Amino acid sequence: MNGVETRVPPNFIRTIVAEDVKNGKNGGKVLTRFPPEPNGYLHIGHAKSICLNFGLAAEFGGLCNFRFDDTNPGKEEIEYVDSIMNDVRWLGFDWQDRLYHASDYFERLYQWALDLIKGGKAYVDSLSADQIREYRGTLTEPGKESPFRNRSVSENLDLFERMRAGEFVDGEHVLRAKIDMASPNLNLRDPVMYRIRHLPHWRTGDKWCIYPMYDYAHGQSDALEGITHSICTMEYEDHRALYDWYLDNLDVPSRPRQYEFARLNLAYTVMSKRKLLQLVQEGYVAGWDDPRMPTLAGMRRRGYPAEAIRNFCERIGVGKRESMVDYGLLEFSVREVLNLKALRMMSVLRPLKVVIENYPEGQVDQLEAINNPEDASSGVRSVPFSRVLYIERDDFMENPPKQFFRLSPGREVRLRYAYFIKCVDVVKDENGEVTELRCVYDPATRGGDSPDGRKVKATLHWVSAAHAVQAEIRLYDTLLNRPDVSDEGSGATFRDFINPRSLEVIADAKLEPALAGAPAGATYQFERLGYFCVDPDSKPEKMVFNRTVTLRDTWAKVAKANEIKRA
RNA sequence: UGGGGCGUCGCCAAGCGGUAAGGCACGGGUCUUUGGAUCCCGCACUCGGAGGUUCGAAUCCUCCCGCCCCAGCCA
Repeated sequence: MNGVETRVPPNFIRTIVAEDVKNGKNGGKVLTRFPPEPNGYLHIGHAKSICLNFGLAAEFGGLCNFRFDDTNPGKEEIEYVDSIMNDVRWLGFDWQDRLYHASDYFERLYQWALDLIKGGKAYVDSLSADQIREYRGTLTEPGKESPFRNRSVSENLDLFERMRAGEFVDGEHVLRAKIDMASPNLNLRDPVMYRIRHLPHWRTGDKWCIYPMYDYAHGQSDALEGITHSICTMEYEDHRALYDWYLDNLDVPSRPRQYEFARLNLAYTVMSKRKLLQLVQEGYVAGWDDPRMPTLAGMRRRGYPAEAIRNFCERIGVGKRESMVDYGLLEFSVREVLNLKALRMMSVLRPLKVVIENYPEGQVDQLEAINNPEDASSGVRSVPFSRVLYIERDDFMENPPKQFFRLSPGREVRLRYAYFIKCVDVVKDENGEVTELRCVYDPATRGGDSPDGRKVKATLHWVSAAHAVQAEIRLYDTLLNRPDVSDEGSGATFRDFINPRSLEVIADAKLEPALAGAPAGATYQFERLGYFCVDPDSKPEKMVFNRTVTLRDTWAKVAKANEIKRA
């Protein structure tokens, strides 16, 4: 175990935890938690938090709890509960038997509220929501105290008990902490602890009609579980004083500390649950698991391996500054793991018919192809070759520019694992569109090498027409057409920047026969094109693939540069 | 303009008084039956700016500039 460094890059939170462990704080123990509210699907930003919390625990011999922060029944749904647990497991983390809920603590929280009331540190306020807002003051002016602020302990106790008993309608009263209406930190201007909500809760049913606010529930939940490091995002920084106030004024069993880090922003997409919900509800995408979504469900369906997402989260680091991460880094992480694991196959997305004139009609050759050059243990397969084939339309140009190495009239190229072929004629339709290529092959080059040492500059993928499997292929582009949509401004919303071409469907691609019947989720590299996976919509009689990510394409760069030069 | 944060390469990000890690991207080369992968090489005399302290400053001090968050009975 020496020398082989667990390559976790340093970050300020890790430094704090390491220091605490070294100093024997919390008995040298580390207990973190991942506390989602079940009000939407998890996205790649949550993955950053999950990796941080579970990763820290693992690194320092501690544990990470899973806790649903279910304090607001109006927004929470079972569908989200299920998807969240499923996604965390898929990402590769295990909370064993440590599944908790803020709602597990409702009774305890209620008793603590009673303690605060008895200590004169909380009161029932009967101002309306609007009035409370007015009384709160502004960023630059102090607030005013509510006329109900000095109710007696017994009156507060009576009112609060009746709030719980259901004697009041929603909004009639709230319980507030009595702190400081003039605090420069607005969170301390008598924050609401409980509100009345006559709504069934997915776990507690009709038992409660008052629900604790996040601020009142979170720290105590942490304390109850013995959390040592409570890690959240930067927008909670101003809440830390309140987090501490509750813990300091209540008889809690442990003393957790809150630390904040910057949330992830990824270029060309959005991360807020509100916006993701809009994309789903307004039909811009097919659902939370649409492969274009930055949700874990979407990325999984897209074919992104969990390992790639974990690696990505490690690469981006953890800091306090607001940042915008290149989408390219995620794609790099995806290719990196797929390159090692994905079996190679040949598929033609945009078929161009090729007839090998000197290849006997009806003859079929079985050629040996390597399944994965990165992994010798994955072996070989055979691929049928015959007189009529398909190649990629992009692999032929009648009048090729200098740097184009692929097929063109009179030029010889290699068909991967098969033969050298030379284009001898081009067949066009009445519109001048190329419909077919007539070629000849060199039987001596079987397998792809010429015994006379002849070289070709390009190797093309191909599929035998008679053996091809038809498939629908879904190609994806970025959800948004600009990297950063946060500055919406001047009346625009992120909807105005939704990429109308984020999905392209190819109805009749031609796949090599080995792909027939591949199960949903199976991932392949289609040689020279990219990584593709079988979509859950796929059926044996009508296969559907998603393009996970393209291969790095230096030719595309050259072609684009030429285009710019020409324009 | 009250309070809380943050400013190091195109994008992330180490660094914490001893003379700018790393990754992605990018450029060049090697190799190649994927214009993939691999492997080499290059890529911040400078850390938002200006002063100051010091033998020595991205790191300490002062002032200035810029960006983000907070006025839910959301989390």
